Amino acid sequence: MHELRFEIEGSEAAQSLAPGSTVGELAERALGAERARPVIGARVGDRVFGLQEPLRESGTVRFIMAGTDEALPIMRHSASHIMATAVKRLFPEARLAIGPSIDDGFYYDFDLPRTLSPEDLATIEKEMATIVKEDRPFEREEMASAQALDFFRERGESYKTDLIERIGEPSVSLYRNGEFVDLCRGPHVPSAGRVGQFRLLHTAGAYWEGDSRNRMLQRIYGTAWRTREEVDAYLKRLEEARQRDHRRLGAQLDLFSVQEEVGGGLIFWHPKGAMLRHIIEGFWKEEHLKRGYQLVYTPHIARAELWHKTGHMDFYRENMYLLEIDQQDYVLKPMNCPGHILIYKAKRRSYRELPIRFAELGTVYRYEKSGVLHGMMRVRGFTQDDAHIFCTPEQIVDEVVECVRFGRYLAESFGFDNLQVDLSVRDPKNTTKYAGTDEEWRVAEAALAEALERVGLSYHVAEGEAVFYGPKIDVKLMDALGRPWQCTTVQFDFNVPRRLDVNYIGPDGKEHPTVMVHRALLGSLERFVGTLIEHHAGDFPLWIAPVQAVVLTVTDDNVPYARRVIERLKEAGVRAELDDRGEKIGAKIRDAELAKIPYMLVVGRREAEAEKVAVRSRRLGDEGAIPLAEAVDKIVAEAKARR
RNA sequence: GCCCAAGUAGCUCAGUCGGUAGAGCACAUGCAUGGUAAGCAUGAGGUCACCGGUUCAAUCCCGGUCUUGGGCUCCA
Repeated sequence: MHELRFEIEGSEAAQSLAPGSTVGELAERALGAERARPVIGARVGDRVFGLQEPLRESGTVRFIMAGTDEALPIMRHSASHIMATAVKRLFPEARLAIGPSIDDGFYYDFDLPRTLSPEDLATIEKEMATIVKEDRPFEREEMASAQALDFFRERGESYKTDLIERIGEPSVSLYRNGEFVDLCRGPHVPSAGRVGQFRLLHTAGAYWEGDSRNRMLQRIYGTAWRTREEVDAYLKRLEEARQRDHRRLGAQLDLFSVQEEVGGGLIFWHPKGAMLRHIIEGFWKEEHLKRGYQLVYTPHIARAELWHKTGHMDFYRENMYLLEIDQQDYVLKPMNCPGHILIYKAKRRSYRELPIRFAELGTVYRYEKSGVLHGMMRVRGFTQDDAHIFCTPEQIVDEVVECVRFGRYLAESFGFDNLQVDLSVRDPKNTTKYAGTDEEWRVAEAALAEALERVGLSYHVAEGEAVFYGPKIDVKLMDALGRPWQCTTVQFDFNVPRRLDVNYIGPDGKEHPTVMVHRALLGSLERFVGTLIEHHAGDFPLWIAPVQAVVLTVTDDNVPYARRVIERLKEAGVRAELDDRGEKIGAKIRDAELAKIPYMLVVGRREAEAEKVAVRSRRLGDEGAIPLAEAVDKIVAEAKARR
């Protein structure tokens, strides 16, 4: 048998080893026993191996050293095994499901005879510390699947036997640490003492295989890092994220509320939140008109017949609010597309008119299960910044390119420059569950990919993530806790235009099917504003701040002058408020800081006499007194620059 | 919808091992006119989520319901 050959990154000498040698052996050979000690695993090609794993193919090797970022997922995965070991010691009847590493930590799902309390977490954590101290090695073992099935069946681990059957390989790997054995692909740290520092966070319910028809398991979440300091820093980050949670800031800054007696998922926009929305909507409309969109409005309810035609009554019924009026069924609209199509179809359309771009800030209602509602991010009534572009097949790519550019421009205007872009395409293995022909899908998917290339955005192809009626581009923004929320979506729809018979008259005088691109750039105003609140931690850029400046009087004597200052600001289009309460200046400043108002203009006797204001900005603090006219110009200029 | 946890003043929270409750902030009134992150005093404000049960007595114990939060699934 041939020896395997390994190029080692950062080293001249290549190594030859017999097939089946482990990464650990390779490390010792390449680096010597001493320098190999901090090695935790290795990356060979695009796969990560643990030290215990045998190598079967030649390749270029990069060793993963303890203390590097690459070592973290391995440590976290081992931490989940150690947690499972502890749970098994405390609850021998526990059955194991799965326990992977995730961003920032790990979890493990258990089927337990009783529910876990927060005190149990402390006990489990203590037991984990003991296991770490025992510092026993993680040993890897390969077993024929048939034998592994017997092994786990004997132990009553029914989830593991399910997994082995689902994997369907002739053999599987097991990892052993002390008395604990688990079906596992690895990799793991060499021994339990090397998992680093961890902390169990909370428990949650989770269905086996994520399917609500299956049994509910108990999931324990934990976080794991290299050092105690990193764990503390992570916990602090969680706390900071909690502080900028849009629900908390929404109440603090008096932006919006959800009222129990009205129901969950329905947003009340308070004056300041409404101002924020008003500014966003104004900007949005202007930008759309600049780009050749036409604004439309469509009714909130429509006879159910329409929704039968579109297929929604069949495919979307459980998400729709149905009404009965005069013994006729009506639907509260869950989408704007049919309305826009009806406007399109109100007359014959010529190819000369295309593309037609209808845009609407359309409020829709969708029934969502109560458990998924979340502040403004996931609601039952929301306003989409919706548009439908009707065009010919030749125009698709240009239109999509413009949509993507436009979406990026809007996101950047509001201060988002880190976008996560997905191209969601059909599942190539199961093309039957999609509407439309193969040719349509090929053209549409290629058009979306080409558009992304042309715009120069890097993206991730998500196979099988397309909706049944067409492929789509999704752009996600992250919330305070790093959860992604879809905002921009650009999608093709093969279904509704065909069902509603949408067409145009071509140069040949014949009818041709019109292609429809559906897009929302901000997504929904609710979700977008929620994300915006968290992104800026409520500290909005001047141009969208609901209150841009507050005038603070030092004493009651300054009120008449302060009123004149306010007038001047308002004339210049600055959103300004007057704080003439009988409080000391320090208290007024504190309140304005807490309200996150960008500019505080302090007026006392000195300013009134010289027609000045003392500017204090949230960013820079006390900037000293300048002439009133100059201050107004400064604020206006900054707002105009959208900084 | 499902699993777990939590619901006490407008907000943030304490408390009662069963004898109908308290702080800070906010609010109101009065005093104070204070120059860059909290001036002082007084006052008002509660069906302790809701419905049952146990008990001489329930905010507290038990059961159910509703709501909220963390997850699972789904989506803008």
